[in-house]
Amino acid sequence: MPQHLIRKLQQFAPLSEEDGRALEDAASRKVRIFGAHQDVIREGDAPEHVNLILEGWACRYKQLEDGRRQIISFFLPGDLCDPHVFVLREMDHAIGTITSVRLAEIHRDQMLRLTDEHPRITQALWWETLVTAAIQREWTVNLGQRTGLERIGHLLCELFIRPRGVGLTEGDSCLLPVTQVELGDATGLSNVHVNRVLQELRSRELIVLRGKRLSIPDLEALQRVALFNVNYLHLEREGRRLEESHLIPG
Amino acid sequence: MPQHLIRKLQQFAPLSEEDGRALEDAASRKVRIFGAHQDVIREGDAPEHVNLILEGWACRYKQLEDGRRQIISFFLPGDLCDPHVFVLREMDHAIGTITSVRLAEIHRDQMLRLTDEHPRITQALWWETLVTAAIQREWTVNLGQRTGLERIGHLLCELFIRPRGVGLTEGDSCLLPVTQVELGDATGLSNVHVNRVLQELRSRELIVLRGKRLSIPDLEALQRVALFNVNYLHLEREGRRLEESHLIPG
DNA sequence: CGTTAAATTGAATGCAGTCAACTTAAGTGG
DNA sequence: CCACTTAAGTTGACTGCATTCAATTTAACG
Repeated sequence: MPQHLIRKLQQFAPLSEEDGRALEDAASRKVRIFGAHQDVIREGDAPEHVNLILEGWACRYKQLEDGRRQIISFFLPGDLCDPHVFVLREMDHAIGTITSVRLAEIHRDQMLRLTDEHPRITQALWWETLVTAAIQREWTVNLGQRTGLERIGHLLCELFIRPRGVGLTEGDSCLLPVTQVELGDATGLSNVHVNRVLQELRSRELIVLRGKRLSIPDLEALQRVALFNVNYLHLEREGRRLEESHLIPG
Repeated sequence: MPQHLIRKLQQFAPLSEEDGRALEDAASRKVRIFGAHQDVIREGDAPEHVNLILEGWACRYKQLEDGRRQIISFFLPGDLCDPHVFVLREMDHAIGTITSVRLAEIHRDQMLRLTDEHPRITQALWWETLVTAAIQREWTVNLGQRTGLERIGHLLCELFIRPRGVGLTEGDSCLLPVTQVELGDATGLSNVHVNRVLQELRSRELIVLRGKRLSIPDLEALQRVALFNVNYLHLEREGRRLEESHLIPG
Protein backbone atom coordinates (compact mmCIF):
# COMPACT_ATOMS: atom_id res chain seq x y z
CA MET A 1 0.00 0.00 0.00
CA PRO A 2 2.46 2.69 1.03
CA GLN A 3 4.49 2.48 -2.18
CA HIS A 4 4.80 6.23 -2.37
CA LEU A 5 6.25 6.51 1.11
CA ILE A 6 8.67 3.68 0.48
CA ARG A 7 9.66 5.17 -2.83
CA LYS A 8 10.17 8.53 -1.21
CA LEU A 9 12.27 7.20 1.65
CA GLN A 10 14.38 5.35 -0.86
CA GLN A 11 15.38 8.67 -2.33
CA PHE A 12 17.33 8.96 0.87
CA ALA A 13 18.63 5.44 1.39
CA PRO A 14 17.73 1.99 0.12
CA LEU A 15 15.48 0.09 2.49
CA SER A 16 15.65 -3.63 2.94
CA GLU A 17 12.72 -5.88 2.05
CA GLU A 18 12.08 -6.31 5.72
CA ASP A 19 11.97 -2.56 6.18
CA GLY A 20 9.42 -2.43 3.38
CA ARG A 21 7.30 -5.16 4.93
CA ALA A 22 7.33 -3.38 8.27
CA LEU A 23 6.12 -0.17 6.65
CA GLU A 24 3.43 -2.04 4.75
CA ASP A 25 2.27 -3.69 7.92
CA ALA A 26 2.16 -0.43 9.84
CA ALA A 27 0.26 1.27 7.04
CA SER A 28 -2.41 -1.37 6.63
CA ARG A 29 -3.77 -1.67 10.16
CA LYS A 30 -6.22 1.17 9.86
CA VAL A 31 -7.05 2.82 6.59
CA ARG A 32 -9.58 5.64 6.40
CA ILE A 33 -11.20 7.53 3.59
CA PHE A 34 -12.12 11.20 3.65
CA GLY A 35 -14.12 13.25 1.19
CA ALA A 36 -12.76 16.43 -0.30
CA HIS A 37 -12.59 19.52 1.94
CA GLN A 38 -12.92 17.70 5.25
CA ASP A 39 -10.92 18.05 8.42
CA VAL A 40 -8.71 15.11 9.34
CA ILE A 41 -7.84 16.74 12.66
CA ARG A 42 -8.56 20.18 14.06
CA GLU A 43 -6.52 22.74 15.92
CA GLY A 44 -6.78 22.00 19.62
CA ASP A 45 -7.40 18.27 19.19
CA ALA A 46 -5.04 15.81 20.83
CA PRO A 47 -3.02 13.94 18.21
CA GLU A 48 -3.71 10.23 18.52
CA HIS A 49 -1.79 8.75 15.63
CA VAL A 50 0.38 9.53 12.67
CA ASN A 51 -1.41 9.99 9.37
CA LEU A 52 0.15 8.66 6.21
CA ILE A 53 -1.34 9.90 2.95
CA LEU A 54 -1.89 6.96 0.63
CA GLU A 55 -3.91 8.70 -2.05
CA GLY A 56 -5.12 12.24 -2.69
CA TRP A 57 -4.00 15.64 -1.47
CA ALA A 58 -4.34 17.22 1.96
CA CYS A 59 -2.91 20.26 3.68
CA ARG A 60 -2.01 21.77 6.98
CA TYR A 61 -3.73 25.05 7.62
CA LYS A 62 -4.35 27.62 10.28
CA GLN A 63 -7.23 30.01 10.51
CA LEU A 64 -7.22 33.36 12.27
CA GLU A 65 -10.19 34.42 14.36
CA ASP A 66 -11.46 36.71 11.63
CA GLY A 67 -11.47 33.96 9.04
CA ARG A 68 -8.21 34.59 7.22
CA ARG A 69 -6.77 31.22 6.34
CA GLN A 70 -3.22 30.18 5.59
CA ILE A 71 -2.32 26.86 4.04
CA ILE A 72 0.97 25.97 5.67
CA SER A 73 1.95 22.97 3.58
CA PHE A 74 0.59 20.43 1.17
CA PHE A 75 0.54 16.71 1.84
CA LEU A 76 0.92 14.49 -1.22
CA PRO A 77 0.74 10.70 -1.45
CA GLY A 78 3.60 9.24 0.54
CA ASP A 79 3.69 12.12 3.01
CA LEU A 80 3.64 11.48 6.74
CA CYS A 81 2.01 14.04 9.00
CA ASP A 82 4.63 14.45 11.74
CA PRO A 83 6.06 11.08 12.83
CA HIS A 84 6.33 12.30 16.42
CA VAL A 85 3.34 14.62 16.88
CA PHE A 86 2.09 12.81 19.94
CA VAL A 87 4.96 14.25 21.93
CA LEU A 88 2.79 17.37 21.95
CA ARG A 89 -0.42 17.63 23.86
CA GLU A 90 -2.53 19.34 21.27
CA MET A 91 -2.51 20.34 17.62
CA ASP A 92 -1.55 23.94 16.90
CA HIS A 93 -2.95 23.65 13.38
CA ALA A 94 -5.52 21.66 11.45
CA ILE A 95 -5.10 19.08 8.75
CA GLY A 96 -7.73 19.09 6.03
CA THR A 97 -8.22 17.34 2.75
CA ILE A 98 -8.01 19.03 -0.63
CA THR A 99 -9.30 16.13 -2.73
CA SER A 100 -10.81 12.97 -1.34
CA VAL A 101 -8.08 11.16 0.53
CA ARG A 102 -7.20 7.63 1.53
CA LEU A 103 -4.86 7.59 4.50
CA ALA A 104 -3.41 5.15 6.99
CA GLU A 105 -3.57 5.89 10.69
CA ILE A 106 -0.44 4.61 12.35
CA HIS A 107 -0.66 4.19 16.10
CA ARG A 108 2.08 5.64 18.26
CA ASP A 109 3.15 2.21 19.52
CA GLN A 110 3.41 1.08 15.94
CA MET A 111 5.63 4.06 15.12
CA LEU A 112 7.82 3.32 18.12
CA ARG A 113 8.21 -0.30 17.10
CA LEU A 114 9.06 0.78 13.57
CA THR A 115 11.86 3.04 14.70
CA ASP A 116 13.07 0.70 17.44
CA GLU A 117 13.46 -2.26 15.15
CA HIS A 118 14.47 -0.57 11.91
CA PRO A 119 17.37 1.84 12.23
CA ARG A 120 17.34 2.52 8.53
CA ILE A 121 13.71 3.58 8.67
CA THR A 122 14.55 5.78 11.65
CA GLN A 123 17.23 7.53 9.64
CA ALA A 124 14.98 7.85 6.62
CA LEU A 125 12.23 9.34 8.78
CA TRP A 126 14.73 11.83 10.16
CA TRP A 127 15.57 12.79 6.62
CA GLU A 128 11.84 13.13 5.88
CA THR A 129 11.38 15.31 8.94
CA LEU A 130 14.32 17.55 8.06
CA VAL A 131 13.16 17.97 4.47
CA THR A 132 9.69 18.89 5.71
CA ALA A 133 11.27 21.54 7.90
CA ALA A 134 13.34 22.77 4.96
CA ILE A 135 10.20 23.09 2.84
CA GLN A 136 8.59 25.13 5.58
CA ARG A 137 11.60 27.43 5.65
CA GLU A 138 11.44 27.84 1.90
CA TRP A 139 7.78 28.80 2.19
CA THR A 140 8.83 31.45 4.68
CA VAL A 141 11.18 32.87 2.07
CA ASN A 142 8.49 32.56 -0.58
CA LEU A 143 5.95 34.55 1.41
CA GLY A 144 8.42 37.05 2.74
CA GLN A 145 10.47 37.94 -0.31
CA ARG A 146 9.01 36.81 -3.57
CA THR A 147 6.57 38.73 -5.75
CA GLY A 148 3.23 37.21 -6.67
CA LEU A 149 4.54 35.83 -9.94
CA GLU A 150 7.60 34.35 -8.30
CA ARG A 151 5.57 32.91 -5.46
CA ILE A 152 3.14 31.03 -7.66
CA GLY A 153 5.95 29.95 -9.97
CA HIS A 154 7.93 28.66 -7.03
CA LEU A 155 5.00 26.76 -5.60
CA LEU A 156 4.28 25.16 -8.97
CA CYS A 157 7.90 24.05 -9.28
CA GLU A 158 7.66 22.43 -5.87
CA LEU A 159 4.32 20.82 -6.62
CA PHE A 160 5.77 19.32 -9.77
CA ILE A 161 9.12 18.14 -8.40
CA ARG A 162 7.84 16.62 -5.16
CA PRO A 163 5.36 14.21 -6.77
CA ARG A 164 7.92 13.41 -9.45
CA GLY A 165 10.05 11.87 -6.72
CA VAL A 166 7.33 9.33 -5.95
CA GLY A 167 6.38 8.56 -9.53
CA LEU A 168 3.28 10.72 -9.82
CA THR A 169 4.21 12.71 -12.92
CA GLU A 170 4.02 11.90 -16.61
CA GLY A 171 6.72 13.62 -18.60
CA ASP A 172 6.45 17.35 -18.04
CA SER A 173 3.00 17.26 -16.49
CA CYS A 174 1.29 16.30 -13.27
CA LEU A 175 -1.99 16.61 -11.42
CA LEU A 176 -2.71 19.87 -9.64
CA PRO A 177 -6.04 19.29 -7.90
CA VAL A 178 -6.03 22.70 -6.26
CA THR A 179 -8.37 25.64 -6.78
CA GLN A 180 -7.15 29.17 -7.28
CA VAL A 181 -8.56 30.07 -3.87
CA GLU A 182 -6.39 27.37 -2.32
CA LEU A 183 -3.36 28.55 -4.25
CA GLY A 184 -4.08 31.96 -2.80
CA ASP A 185 -4.39 30.60 0.73
CA ALA A 186 -1.00 28.96 0.29
CA THR A 187 0.77 31.97 -1.19
CA GLY A 188 -0.86 34.78 0.74
CA LEU A 189 -2.44 36.21 -2.40
CA SER A 190 -6.08 36.90 -3.20
CA ASN A 191 -7.79 34.50 -5.58
CA VAL A 192 -8.21 37.36 -8.03
CA HIS A 193 -4.51 38.01 -8.09
CA VAL A 194 -3.69 34.32 -8.36
CA ASN A 195 -5.84 34.25 -11.46
CA ARG A 196 -3.97 37.14 -13.00
CA VAL A 197 -0.59 35.67 -12.15
CA LEU A 198 -1.56 32.35 -13.70
CA GLN A 199 -2.58 34.15 -16.87
CA GLU A 200 0.77 35.89 -16.94
CA LEU A 201 2.61 32.58 -16.51
CA ARG A 202 0.49 31.12 -19.29
CA SER A 203 1.09 34.00 -21.65
CA ARG A 204 4.82 33.65 -21.09
CA GLU A 205 4.42 29.96 -21.95
CA LEU A 206 5.95 28.93 -18.67
CA ILE A 207 3.00 26.73 -17.74
CA VAL A 208 0.05 25.01 -19.33
CA LEU A 209 -2.80 24.68 -16.89
CA ARG A 210 -6.12 23.21 -17.92
CA GLY A 211 -8.55 21.66 -15.50
CA LYS A 212 -6.56 19.86 -12.87
CA ARG A 213 -3.53 19.19 -15.02
CA LEU A 214 -0.35 21.22 -14.95
CA SER A 215 2.36 21.04 -17.59
CA ILE A 216 5.69 22.78 -17.36
CA PRO A 217 7.20 22.75 -20.85
CA ASP A 218 10.49 24.28 -19.69
CA LEU A 219 11.09 23.62 -16.03
CA GLU A 220 14.42 25.40 -15.96
CA ALA A 221 12.85 28.54 -17.36
CA LEU A 222 10.15 28.48 -14.70
CA GLN A 223 12.75 27.90 -12.01
CA ARG A 224 14.69 30.92 -13.24
CA VAL A 225 11.64 33.15 -13.14
CA ALA A 226 10.67 31.89 -9.68
CA LEU A 227 14.21 31.98 -8.26
CA PHE A 228 13.72 28.31 -7.49
CA ASN A 229 16.76 26.46 -6.12
CA VAL A 230 16.00 22.78 -5.68
CA ASN A 231 18.62 22.23 -2.98
CA TYR A 232 16.11 22.58 -0.14
CA LEU A 233 14.41 19.34 -1.16
CA HIS A 234 17.65 17.41 -0.47
CA LEU A 235 17.06 14.90 -3.23
CA GLU A 236 20.63 13.86 -3.85
CA ARG A 237 20.62 10.42 -2.26
CA GLU A 238 22.10 11.53 1.01
CA GLY A 239 22.03 7.88 1.96
CA ARG A 240 25.22 7.09 0.10
CA ARG A 241 27.15 8.65 2.91
CA LEU A 242 25.02 6.71 5.32
CA GLU A 243 25.97 3.38 3.86
CA GLU A 244 29.62 4.09 4.36
CA SER A 245 29.16 5.25 7.90
CA HIS A 246 29.11 3.33 11.12
CA LEU A 247 25.72 4.60 12.16
CA ILE A 248 23.68 1.98 10.46
CA PRO A 249 24.69 -1.63 10.30
CA GLY A 250 24.63 -2.90 6.73
CA MET B 1 27.10 26.58 31.00
CA PRO B 2 23.99 25.57 29.09
CA GLN B 3 21.60 26.74 31.80
CA HIS B 4 19.27 28.25 29.26
CA LEU B 5 18.95 25.03 27.31
CA ILE B 6 18.39 23.03 30.47
CA ARG B 7 15.86 25.50 31.69
CA LYS B 8 14.09 25.41 28.37
CA LEU B 9 13.97 21.64 28.19
CA GLN B 10 12.61 21.56 31.70
CA GLN B 11 9.60 23.46 30.46
CA PHE B 12 8.80 20.18 28.82
CA ALA B 13 9.83 17.65 31.44
CA PRO B 14 12.07 17.66 34.50
CA LEU B 15 15.55 16.38 33.79
CA SER B 16 17.59 14.41 36.30
CA GLU B 17 20.84 15.75 37.65
CA GLU B 18 22.64 13.24 35.53
CA ASP B 19 20.81 14.49 32.45
CA GLY B 20 21.95 17.98 33.34
CA ARG B 21 25.55 16.89 33.78
CA ALA B 22 25.51 15.15 30.44
CA LEU B 23 24.26 18.31 28.75
CA GLU B 24 26.85 20.40 30.53
CA ASP B 25 29.59 18.04 29.44
CA ALA B 26 28.43 18.03 25.82
CA ALA B 27 28.21 21.81 25.77
CA SER B 28 31.64 22.50 27.21
CA ARG B 29 33.89 20.51 24.87
CA LYS B 30 34.20 23.22 22.26
CA VAL B 31 33.01 26.75 22.84
CA ARG B 32 33.41 29.42 20.17
CA ILE B 33 32.87 33.14 20.06
CA PHE B 34 31.62 35.08 17.07
CA GLY B 35 31.40 38.80 16.52
CA ALA B 36 28.16 40.46 15.49
CA HIS B 37 26.97 39.98 11.90
CA GLN B 38 29.16 37.01 11.09
CA ASP B 39 28.28 33.74 9.43
CA VAL B 40 28.40 30.68 11.64
CA ILE B 41 27.76 28.43 8.66
CA ARG B 42 26.86 29.21 5.07
CA GLU B 43 24.37 27.77 2.63
CA GLY B 44 26.03 24.88 0.80
CA ASP B 45 28.43 24.02 3.61
CA ALA B 46 28.39 20.54 5.08
CA PRO B 47 27.07 20.61 8.64
CA GLU B 48 29.71 19.24 10.98
CA HIS B 49 28.19 19.69 14.39
CA VAL B 50 25.20 20.99 16.27
CA ASN B 51 25.43 24.57 17.47
CA LEU B 52 24.03 25.50 20.83
CA ILE B 53 23.62 29.20 21.52
CA LEU B 54 25.00 30.00 24.95
CA GLU B 55 24.89 33.78 24.77
CA GLY B 56 23.74 36.35 22.24
CA TRP B 57 21.34 36.23 19.30
CA ALA B 58 21.72 34.55 15.92
CA CYS B 59 19.41 33.75 13.04
CA ARG B 60 18.80 31.47 10.13
CA TYR B 61 18.55 33.28 6.86
CA LYS B 62 18.39 32.73 3.16
CA GLN B 63 19.42 35.09 0.45
CA LEU B 64 18.10 35.17 -3.11
CA GLU B 65 20.47 35.71 -6.03
CA ASP B 66 19.45 39.34 -6.35
CA GLY B 67 20.20 40.09 -2.73
CA ARG B 68 16.77 39.92 -1.14
CA ARG B 69 17.22 38.39 2.28
CA GLN B 70 14.76 36.55 4.50
CA ILE B 71 15.44 35.86 8.14
CA ILE B 72 13.80 32.50 8.72
CA SER B 73 14.06 32.28 12.49
CA PHE B 74 15.85 33.76 15.45
CA PHE B 75 18.11 31.78 17.76
CA LEU B 76 18.17 32.90 21.37
CA PRO B 77 20.30 31.62 24.24
CA GLY B 78 19.39 28.01 24.89
CA ASP B 79 18.45 27.32 21.29
CA LEU B 80 19.89 24.36 19.44
CA CYS B 81 20.42 24.64 15.70
CA ASP B 82 18.91 21.36 14.44
CA PRO B 83 19.91 18.43 16.65
CA HIS B 84 20.03 16.08 13.64
CA VAL B 85 21.20 18.39 10.90
CA PHE B 86 24.08 16.12 9.87
CA VAL B 87 21.63 13.66 8.38
CA LEU B 88 21.65 16.10 5.47
CA ARG B 89 24.58 16.55 3.18
CA GLU B 90 24.59 20.28 2.95
CA MET B 91 23.00 23.36 4.46
CA ASP B 92 20.06 24.84 2.54
CA HIS B 93 20.34 28.06 4.53
CA ALA B 94 22.91 30.05 6.45
CA ILE B 95 23.22 30.75 10.13
CA GLY B 96 24.52 34.17 11.07
CA THR B 97 24.93 36.13 14.24
CA ILE B 98 22.90 39.19 15.16
CA THR B 99 24.91 40.24 18.20
CA SER B 100 28.21 38.75 19.23
CA VAL B 101 27.57 35.15 20.18
CA ARG B 102 29.08 32.51 22.40
CA LEU B 103 28.09 29.04 21.25
CA ALA B 104 28.98 25.43 21.90
CA GLU B 105 29.75 23.10 19.04
CA ILE B 106 28.44 19.66 19.84
CA HIS B 107 29.89 16.86 17.78
CA ARG B 108 27.56 14.37 16.16
CA ASP B 109 28.93 11.48 18.19
CA GLN B 110 28.33 13.51 21.30
CA MET B 111 24.73 14.09 20.25
CA LEU B 112 24.26 10.39 19.57
CA ARG B 113 25.62 9.48 22.97
CA LEU B 114 23.38 12.05 24.60
CA THR B 115 20.24 10.60 23.03
CA ASP B 116 21.34 6.97 23.38
CA GLU B 117 21.99 7.22 27.08
CA HIS B 118 19.36 9.74 28.14
CA PRO B 119 15.83 8.91 26.99
CA ARG B 120 14.45 11.92 28.78
CA ILE B 121 16.77 14.23 26.88
CA THR B 122 15.76 12.49 23.68
CA GLN B 123 12.12 13.21 24.40
CA ALA B 124 12.87 16.77 25.39
CA LEU B 125 14.83 17.32 22.18
CA TRP B 126 11.89 15.96 20.23
CA TRP B 127 9.71 18.50 21.94
CA GLU B 128 12.26 21.19 21.09
CA THR B 129 12.30 20.10 17.46
CA LEU B 130 8.52 20.06 17.20
CA VAL B 131 8.20 23.49 18.78
CA THR B 132 10.77 24.85 16.36
CA ALA B 133 8.70 23.46 13.51
CA ALA B 134 5.57 24.99 15.02
CA ILE B 135 7.27 28.39 15.18
CA GLN B 136 8.20 28.08 11.54
CA ARG B 137 4.59 27.34 10.68
CA GLU B 138 3.43 30.33 12.64
CA TRP B 139 5.89 32.51 10.74
CA THR B 140 4.32 31.19 7.55
CA VAL B 141 0.95 32.40 8.79
CA ASN B 142 2.49 35.67 9.90
CA LEU B 143 3.97 36.42 6.50
CA GLY B 144 1.04 35.12 4.53
CA GLN B 145 -1.93 36.60 6.35
CA ARG B 146 -1.09 39.33 8.80
CA THR B 147 -0.82 43.04 8.05
CA GLY B 148 2.38 44.91 8.78
CA LEU B 149 1.17 46.02 12.19
CA GLU B 150 0.03 42.55 13.13
CA ARG B 151 3.23 40.98 11.84
CA ILE B 152 5.54 43.16 13.88
CA GLY B 153 3.26 42.88 16.90
CA HIS B 154 3.23 39.12 16.60
CA LEU B 155 6.99 38.90 16.27
CA LEU B 156 7.49 41.11 19.31
CA CYS B 157 5.16 38.92 21.36
CA GLU B 158 7.18 35.88 20.36
CA LEU B 159 10.48 37.59 21.04
CA PHE B 160 9.28 38.50 24.53
CA ILE B 161 7.66 35.18 25.48
CA ARG B 162 10.41 32.89 24.23
CA PRO B 163 13.22 34.43 26.29
CA ARG B 164 10.88 34.68 29.26
CA GLY B 165 10.82 30.89 29.30
CA VAL B 166 14.56 30.77 29.92
CA GLY B 167 14.74 33.60 32.41
CA LEU B 168 15.91 36.37 30.13
CA THR B 169 13.22 38.94 30.87
CA GLU B 170 12.78 41.43 33.67
CA GLY B 171 9.15 42.14 34.42
CA ASP B 172 7.49 43.39 31.28
CA SER B 173 10.69 44.09 29.41
CA CYS B 174 13.47 42.26 27.63
CA LEU B 175 16.40 42.83 25.32
CA LEU B 176 15.72 43.25 21.62
CA PRO B 177 19.14 43.55 20.01
CA VAL B 178 17.73 43.72 16.51
CA THR B 179 17.83 46.57 14.00
CA GLN B 180 14.80 47.71 12.07
CA VAL B 181 16.38 46.36 8.91
CA GLU B 182 16.57 42.95 10.55
CA LEU B 183 12.98 43.18 11.73
CA GLY B 184 12.11 43.91 8.13
CA ASP B 185 14.09 40.94 6.86
CA ALA B 186 12.19 38.75 9.30
CA THR B 187 8.73 40.09 8.52
CA GLY B 188 9.02 40.71 4.80
CA LEU B 189 8.59 44.46 5.24
CA SER B 190 10.86 47.31 4.18
CA ASN B 191 12.85 49.02 6.91
CA VAL B 192 10.92 52.21 6.22
CA HIS B 193 7.63 50.50 6.84
CA VAL B 194 8.95 48.74 9.94
CA ASN B 195 9.81 52.15 11.29
CA ARG B 196 6.30 53.44 10.69
CA VAL B 197 4.70 50.37 12.21
CA LEU B 198 6.85 50.69 15.32
CA GLN B 199 5.76 54.28 15.68
CA GLU B 200 2.16 53.23 15.39
CA LEU B 201 2.64 50.56 18.08
CA ARG B 202 4.33 53.16 20.27
CA SER B 203 1.62 55.73 19.79
CA ARG B 204 -0.99 53.16 20.77
CA GLU B 205 1.11 52.50 23.89
CA LEU B 206 1.39 48.82 23.03
CA ILE B 207 5.17 48.87 23.22
CA VAL B 208 8.00 50.93 24.63
CA LEU B 209 11.13 50.57 22.55
CA ARG B 210 14.26 52.52 23.32
CA GLY B 211 17.69 51.44 22.22
CA LYS B 212 17.86 47.70 22.50
CA ARG B 213 15.22 47.34 25.20
CA LEU B 214 11.62 46.41 24.58
CA SER B 215 8.84 46.79 27.14
CA ILE B 216 5.32 45.52 26.66
CA PRO B 217 3.15 47.24 29.27
CA ASP B 218 0.04 45.22 28.38
CA LEU B 219 0.97 41.94 26.75
CA GLU B 220 -2.61 40.82 26.35
CA ALA B 221 -3.48 43.98 24.48
CA LEU B 222 -0.58 43.49 22.10
CA GLN B 223 -1.56 39.85 21.63
CA ARG B 224 -5.09 40.93 20.71
CA VAL B 225 -3.86 43.43 18.14
CA ALA B 226 -1.44 40.90 16.65
CA LEU B 227 -3.87 37.97 16.71
CA PHE B 228 -1.28 36.16 18.78
CA ASN B 229 -2.27 32.77 20.15
CA VAL B 230 0.45 31.35 22.37
CA ASN B 231 -0.55 27.73 21.83
CA TYR B 232 2.04 27.15 19.10
CA LEU B 233 4.87 27.49 21.62
CA HIS B 234 3.56 24.44 23.51
CA LEU B 235 4.61 25.76 26.89
CA GLU B 236 2.19 23.85 29.07
CA ARG B 237 4.52 21.30 30.61
CA GLU B 238 3.69 18.54 28.21
CA GLY B 239 5.97 16.36 30.30
CA ARG B 240 3.35 15.73 32.94
CA ARG B 241 1.75 13.26 30.63
CA LEU B 242 5.14 11.84 29.91
CA GLU B 243 5.80 11.04 33.53
CA GLU B 244 2.62 9.02 33.75
CA SER B 245 3.34 7.15 30.58
CA HIS B 246 5.29 4.02 30.00
CA LEU B 247 7.57 5.53 27.44
CA ILE B 248 10.17 6.82 29.81
CA PRO B 249 11.23 4.94 32.89
CA GLY B 250 10.94 7.13 35.96
C1' DC C 1 -30.47 20.40 -17.64
C1' DG C 2 -30.33 23.00 -13.74
C1' DT C 3 -27.47 24.22 -9.85
C1' DT C 4 -23.39 25.38 -7.64
C1' DA C 5 -18.50 25.99 -7.57
C1' DA C 6 -14.63 27.88 -9.94
C1' DA C 7 -12.53 31.00 -12.98
C1' DT C 8 -12.31 35.48 -15.20
C1' DT C 9 -12.69 40.49 -15.94
C1' DG C 10 -12.93 45.57 -14.81
C1' DA C 11 -12.71 49.47 -11.83
C1' DA C 12 -11.49 51.67 -7.72
C1' DT C 13 -8.83 51.59 -3.55
C1' DG C 14 -5.03 51.03 -0.32
C1' DC C 15 -1.11 49.07 1.97
C1' DA C 16 3.45 48.88 1.57
C1' DG C 17 7.68 49.82 -1.34
C1' DT C 18 11.09 52.92 -3.31
C1' DC C 19 13.89 56.87 -3.45
C1' DA C 20 16.12 60.39 -1.29
C1' DA C 21 17.21 63.50 2.23
C1' DC C 22 17.99 64.23 6.91
C1' DT C 23 18.58 63.34 12.02
C1' DT C 24 20.19 60.79 15.73
C1' DA C 25 22.91 57.40 17.91
C1' DA C 26 26.83 54.53 18.22
C1' DG C 27 31.48 53.50 17.69
C1' DT C 28 36.46 54.69 16.91
C1' DG C 29 40.77 56.83 17.11
C1' DG C 30 43.55 60.82 18.08
C1' DC D 1 37.05 63.40 25.98
C1' DC D 2 36.01 65.19 21.76
C1' DA D 3 36.11 64.95 16.59
C1' DC D 4 35.16 62.16 13.17
C1' DT D 5 33.01 58.35 10.90
C1' DT D 6 29.58 55.12 10.14
C1' DA D 7 25.40 52.75 11.26
C1' DA D 8 20.69 53.17 12.55
C1' DG D 9 16.53 55.49 12.68
C1' DT D 10 13.15 58.96 10.81
C1' DT D 11 10.47 61.70 7.49
C1' DG D 12 8.12 63.07 3.04
C1' DA D 13 6.72 62.42 -1.68
C1' DC D 14 5.66 59.42 -5.10
C1' DT D 15 4.84 54.87 -7.10
C1' DG D 16 2.98 50.32 -7.70
C1' DC D 17 1.67 45.69 -6.64
C1' DA D 18 -1.97 43.52 -4.87
C1' DT D 19 -6.72 43.86 -2.64
C1' DT D 20 -11.53 44.53 -2.64
C1' DC D 21 -15.93 44.67 -4.63
C1' DA D 22 -18.92 43.34 -8.01
C1' DA D 23 -20.39 41.39 -12.16
C1' DT D 24 -19.94 37.86 -15.58
C1' DT D 25 -18.47 33.61 -17.81
C1' DT D 26 -17.17 28.93 -17.70
C1' DA D 27 -16.80 24.46 -15.83
C1' DA D 28 -18.19 20.72 -12.86
C1' DC D 29 -21.67 17.80 -11.10
C1' DG D 30 -25.93 15.40 -9.61
